[in-house]
Amino acid sequence: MRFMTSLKFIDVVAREGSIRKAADKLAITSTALNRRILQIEDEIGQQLFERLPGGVRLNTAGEIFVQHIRSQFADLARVQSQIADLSGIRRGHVQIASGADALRRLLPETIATYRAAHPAVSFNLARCYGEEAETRLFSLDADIALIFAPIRAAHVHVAATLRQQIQCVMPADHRLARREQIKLRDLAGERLVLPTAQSGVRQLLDTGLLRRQVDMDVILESDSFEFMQNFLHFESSLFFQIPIAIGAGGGRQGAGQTDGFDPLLVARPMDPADVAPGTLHICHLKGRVLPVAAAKFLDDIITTLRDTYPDDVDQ
Amino acid sequence: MRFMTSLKFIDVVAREGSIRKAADKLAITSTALNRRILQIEDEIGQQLFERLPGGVRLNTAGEIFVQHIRSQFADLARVQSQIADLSGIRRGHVQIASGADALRRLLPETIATYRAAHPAVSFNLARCYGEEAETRLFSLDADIALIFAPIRAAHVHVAATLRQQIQCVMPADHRLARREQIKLRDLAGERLVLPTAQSGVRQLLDTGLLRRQVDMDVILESDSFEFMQNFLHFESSLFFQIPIAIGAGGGRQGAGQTDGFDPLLVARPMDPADVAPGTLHICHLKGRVLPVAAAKFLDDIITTLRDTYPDDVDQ
DNA sequence: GCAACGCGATGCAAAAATTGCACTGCTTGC
DNA sequence: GCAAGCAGTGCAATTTTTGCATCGCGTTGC
Repeated sequence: MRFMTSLKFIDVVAREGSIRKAADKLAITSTALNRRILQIEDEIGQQLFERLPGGVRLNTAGEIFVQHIRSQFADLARVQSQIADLSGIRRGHVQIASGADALRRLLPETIATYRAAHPAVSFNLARCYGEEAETRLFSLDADIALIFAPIRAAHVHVAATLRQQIQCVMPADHRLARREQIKLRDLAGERLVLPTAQSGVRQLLDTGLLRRQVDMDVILESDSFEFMQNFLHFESSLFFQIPIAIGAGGGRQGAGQTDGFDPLLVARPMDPADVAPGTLHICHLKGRVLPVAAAKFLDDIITTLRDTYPDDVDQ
Repeated sequence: MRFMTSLKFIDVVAREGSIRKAADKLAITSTALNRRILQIEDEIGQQLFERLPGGVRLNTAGEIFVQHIRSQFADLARVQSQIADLSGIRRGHVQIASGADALRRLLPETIATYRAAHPAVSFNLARCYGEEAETRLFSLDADIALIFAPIRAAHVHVAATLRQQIQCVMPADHRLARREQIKLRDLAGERLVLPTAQSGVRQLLDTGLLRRQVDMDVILESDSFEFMQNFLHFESSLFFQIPIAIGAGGGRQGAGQTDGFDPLLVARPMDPADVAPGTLHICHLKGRVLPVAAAKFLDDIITTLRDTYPDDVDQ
C-alpha cells in the first residue's frame, strides 16, 4: 500500500512519541521519516506535532488528523474485506478487545467455528483491563469489544447484551455445593478469592457486599481464572465467575452444569437479590461500518450467545 | 496533498472513463497515469477497472474502492476544516446541490450572510434536476442538498423539512387576484405555464389535477422561474411556485406578500385540499460527518427558515 | 558546571521511483 | 482494409526519496 505509507508513518510516530524510535520500528532512517513528516505538515499547512526535547507529541490538529488516518486505515480494511467477499472468499483480519471472561470458552469456540468456514480470516485478540477495550475501539485498534461492565464512553455502540448472573465456584464437596443458590450471608466465614478491583464481577460483588456487612475472609485477589481454578485444588476456598467463562448453560437459573469444566469444581449462582446480574456488552465503534469479516463474526457471536442463553440476550 | 494523488488519479479516471482523457485533465502523460493505476491494482490485489476497447470502466471492486476514495477526500476536507477552526478561522468549501426553488432567494441571502461572517469559506452551487441532488450527495460531490420532492434514496439523511404550499402567480390585475386561495376548478379556462415534469411542484399539481378533471389550457412548460415571470408581462397567464422561491412570508396561509418580488405580479396559495403542500428537504449523506464549514452553514439555513416560516419547519 | 546523551533538523550525494517518449497490439468505425 | 483511439511496455531522463554526516538544542548525570 504505497499510497498509504506516509500516513502510516505519522500514525507510528504518534504512537512512539519519537521520530527516531518510529524510524527504527519502520526500518528506515530517522532523517527520511523526519522529512516525510515535515513534508506532510507543509502540505496540510499545519504543524501536527509539538517538538519536545525528548521527542514529539501530537498537538490538537495532530490528534484530529491522526484520528482521521486511523479511520482511513480501518475503512480501507473494510473495503478490502468487501472486495474479497465479491469473489466468494471471505478475507480479512478481525481485531477483538475482550475482558478475560469471554476468552475462556466463548471466543475460542466461536473463532474456531468461524475459521473453519473462512480460513482466510485472521484474528487478533487483546485481553483488556478496565476501559482499555473502549479505548481500543476508539483508536480503531479493535473492531469488536466484549465488555462485562457498564459502558461509559459515548462513542461505543452496543450491538447486543447478555445478562449473566455471577456464579460462585467451589470444590464439589464443599458444604455450599448442595445449595441451589448462594446468598451473601452464606459466605460468612468462608475463604474467598476475589477478582481484582477493576473487574466487572468484583464491582457487582462489592455493590452487594456494601449493603450487607458480611464478615468474610478474602485470602487472595487475582485476575487470572486459571490461577484461581488451580488454587482451589490446594486450598479449599470460593471464587466467582460468570457463566460464559465457565461454560455453564442457562445463566441466571444457573443449573451449575459446567460442561467441560473442571469436574472437581462446581458453580452455583449467587442470589440475584444479593448480587445483581451483570451485563456482557458486545460492542463496536458507533457510526463505523465494520469490515465484512468482522461484521459477520459479530453476527456469529450474537447467534452463539442466543443459542446458548436464549432468554438473556438483548439486541 | 502528495499522499493523495494516486487516489485522486483513480477518481478522475473513473469519472472520465478513459486513462488518456484523465491524463490530459491531470496534465501528465497517459503512460504515467496508466502505470500508477496498474500499480495500485497490484497493491490492492484486484483489478479495479474493466478494459474496454474505448477506454476503461469501474468493475464492482472498483466501484467500492472509488466510493472509499471519495469518502476519504470528503473526510479529509472535514479534517482540514476542523483543524482550521481550531485557530479561530473558519475555512473550507461548502458544496450544495439544490433544485431551482432555493436558488432564488434562500441560498443567495443565506450564503451572503454566512460569508460576511466567514470570508475564508467558499461555496459551490449545483442546480440539480430530478434525482441528481441525491446522486451528488452519494458521490460526495455535494455536502448539502435542498430537495423539493419526496426523498427515495435510503442513503439520504433529512436534517430538516419545510412545508410549502404551492402558490399561483398571476398579474396583479388578474380576476383571481382578489381570491385568498385558489381552487383547482378556478383554473378552468385559464392559460397556464407549468413547470417541467420532473419538478416537485409539477408532481404535486399533477396529483391534484388527476383527481379533478379540470379543463385547462397549458400553453407552456418551463423549468426557468425567470422565464415564466417575464413571460407573464407579455401574455396574461398563471404559473406556480413555492413561497421560498418568491420570498413570500408564511407559506400556507399565503398572505401573498412577496417582498422584493415583481410588483406587477401577485401570488395566491392553492387550496391545500386541492393541491397538497409539498416539502422542502434539507439533507446530507447519512452517516457522514460534515466539515465544520458545511455543518454550520446547514445550521444557518435551518435557522433562517425557522425564522421565516416558524410553523412549517420540522427537524 | 560541564560533558555526554538523545532529540529533531539540514546539506549533500547515492539510490530509487516516477515520468515521458517511442512503440506494440488491440478494437472500432468508416 | 485503413485510420483513429485505446491500454500496455521497454528504455532513458528526470524527479523524488533515502542515507550519511553533522548541526544546534535541551536534558541528564556526575
